[in-house]
Amino acid sequence: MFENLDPDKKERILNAALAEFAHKEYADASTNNIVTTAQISKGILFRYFGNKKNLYLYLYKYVRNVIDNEIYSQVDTDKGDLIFILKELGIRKLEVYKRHPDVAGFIAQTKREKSSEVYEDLMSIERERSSQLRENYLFNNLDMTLFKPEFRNENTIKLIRWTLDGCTKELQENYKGQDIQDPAIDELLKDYDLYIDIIRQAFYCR
Amino acid sequence: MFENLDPDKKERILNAALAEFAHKEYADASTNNIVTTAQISKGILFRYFGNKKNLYLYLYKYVRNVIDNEIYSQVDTDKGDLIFILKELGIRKLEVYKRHPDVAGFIAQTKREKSSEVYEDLMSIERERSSQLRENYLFNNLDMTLFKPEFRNENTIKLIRWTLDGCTKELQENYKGQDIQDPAIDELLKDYDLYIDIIRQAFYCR
DNA sequence: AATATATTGACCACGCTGGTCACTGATGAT
DNA sequence: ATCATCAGTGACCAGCGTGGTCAATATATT
Repeated sequence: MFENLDPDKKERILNAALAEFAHKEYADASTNNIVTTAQISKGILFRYFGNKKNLYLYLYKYVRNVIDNEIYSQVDTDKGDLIFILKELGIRKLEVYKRHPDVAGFIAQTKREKSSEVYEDLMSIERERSSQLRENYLFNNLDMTLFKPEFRNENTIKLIRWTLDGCTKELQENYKGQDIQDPAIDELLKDYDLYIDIIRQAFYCR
Repeated sequence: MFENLDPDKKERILNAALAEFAHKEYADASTNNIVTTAQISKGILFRYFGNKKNLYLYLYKYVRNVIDNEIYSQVDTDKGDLIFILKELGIRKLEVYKRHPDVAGFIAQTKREKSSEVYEDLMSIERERSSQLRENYLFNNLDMTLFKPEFRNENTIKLIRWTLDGCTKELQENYKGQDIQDPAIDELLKDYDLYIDIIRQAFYCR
């Protein structure tokens, strides 16, 4: 049904729903807003998903899949190189955010969600999600000898992760809204490399 | 009227309103929710503030004042020591968030606000706010000789700011919700110092 | 006791909600 | 040309939560 829809339309619906659920809790999000921004009729949305709850949960599973398949499982952890891993992660994230700008906001919102209507289901989807292991595994087999001796500790790792999160977030803000020309994104990735190099200089052996 | 209220009650109302406006846009925020969490009657809220819009704008001015007076103007910039400045900023922020946990969320929400009902007024309050100059000024007269030679550039400054923002945010999350015992906050500030030291080691001359 | 002031919460008209369904338009088979 | 099938529309529904009011009550002051 919904799955084999014209891809343009499909993406319009997904993104409209993501935008609505990204900044509002489940109960406050409006299906009317979704259909208007997606430029479809109310009826067809409910034919596709049955009801609001199904749409919401479909969206959550969809987004989790995208994140797991296109971000986490694509990162090469063999060398245990923290900065390399974070760089790869950042690039993949930027690519996903380009297609779905509100993915991060939506996930953040689901973490705050307490509505009894969907809370349980969110939890059980989360329980079944196997690759969340990988999300943590990424940072469990790091080669600490890459760091200067004084930085071979957990706190430094946390700190570097915050730094690159901040960087990714900033870069995402920069091209949110504007039409992403491929040259523009290359520009962004150059900036990204620049910050990565500073961190490498600061914390890695020379 | 509202100003010379029993301080407990005053704070209950302010925090209830902050909590409601922090995660919902103006139009979606409910005065009913505010009065219930503040444990006051609907009537008295509207006697104090007249209407929703006045409450919202009062809150914005109040929060801006708190931020300007208790955070930005308290920081000693004389030495031009970036890391010292950021550390001071972080501590002040944590102290304000202790009294008003939703200040940061509320300010973030106002930046997204597009409701025509309040947008103009927010803008004009912002225009009159003189100390917003200081907010930037903090980082305009830095002593770059404190940094190792290879880090004397704008990008490093941005990067360090992101890092400590991330750190502050993390620490705030840690004691959000839980009752803040003074020993617990000392514990937190120790952690804070720990991260600050790492950054100093990494970027400052030895 | 009398007056003034602070506070309550039931009440209102109204707008928006999730969801439905009789209808339309398009496609393709005969 | 006729019909059957089915994707898609949007006016419509009962119900709920909205910002705001105000007569009634509790409290403080004289």
